[in-house]
Amino acid sequence: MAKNTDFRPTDRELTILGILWNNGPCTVRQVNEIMSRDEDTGYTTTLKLMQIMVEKGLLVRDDSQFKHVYKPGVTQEKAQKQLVGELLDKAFAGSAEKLVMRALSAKKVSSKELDRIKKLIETFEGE
Amino acid sequence: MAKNTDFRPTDRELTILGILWNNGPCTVRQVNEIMSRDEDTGYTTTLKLMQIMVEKGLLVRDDSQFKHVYKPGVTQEKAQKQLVGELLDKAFAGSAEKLVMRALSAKKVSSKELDRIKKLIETFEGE
DNA sequence: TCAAAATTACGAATTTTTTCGTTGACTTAT
DNA sequence: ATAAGTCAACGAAAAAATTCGTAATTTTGA
Repeated sequence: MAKNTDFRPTDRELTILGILWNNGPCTVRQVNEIMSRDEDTGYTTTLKLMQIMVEKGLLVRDDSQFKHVYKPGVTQEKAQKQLVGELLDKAFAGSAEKLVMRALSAKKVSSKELDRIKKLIETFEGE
Repeated sequence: MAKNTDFRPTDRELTILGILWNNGPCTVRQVNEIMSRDEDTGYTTTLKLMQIMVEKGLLVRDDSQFKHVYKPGVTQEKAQKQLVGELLDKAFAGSAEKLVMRALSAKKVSSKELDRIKKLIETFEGE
């Protein structure tokens, strides 16, 4: 019964999920176009990927129209939680501190955001 | 020539790398035993995985002794950087803030660590 | 209505990942 | 020295992920 908590998308699958989280429900063509910016991918390849993801429950399809519309089948929150947890274990030996450090150096973060993060930390400290 | 910067370990491969980062150089048996705590894996399966990882440059092997000893072929730092960057893009729409938030909720972090993270943030703010 | 265009369905092929059985080489203890 | 145990090499197979050609379906526009 580890089924419910298990979420192990492949690289490609996570890319597609990310596109849907960022852009809202999309057709295959839309996803394919966005994905092809980085890496050239044939239309039918993307289609097939998304069809399989539906089978796996990673996507939900609305096929009431000719152009089927796909949306995520897992919440971004759940996915984030799982993925961060795994990364934490495997690449950071469980140290959230190290992960935060890398996250902050990986990308320029505005001082407004930094402030919000500090506030967040303070709420954690208050426990 | 994206080869040099490319680091895309499979799930299994990252698990093995993590074991080596945490425990230092290991024999196949040692890795296999640690890995089998979570998921039963045959000895030769682990061996084969590690041999292939050597071919890919993910591991380095010292075969001067009968029991070959393996160590990581990529630094943990490089791997962390790459993996966090990718996760940031794909699952967090590039928002380091969100990622930090999830990291902090994913795991109990000591107040000592929280303090260090705050200090870290302050150094970022001073730029 | 009919042809062209866009889309989905299907299935096969390819590639990559994962698993493991078998063999032969080396080590250890007797 | 030899038997028992440990290990690496190898290859094959199974499983999973990825790619794409082709056919069928639906829509659109002339």
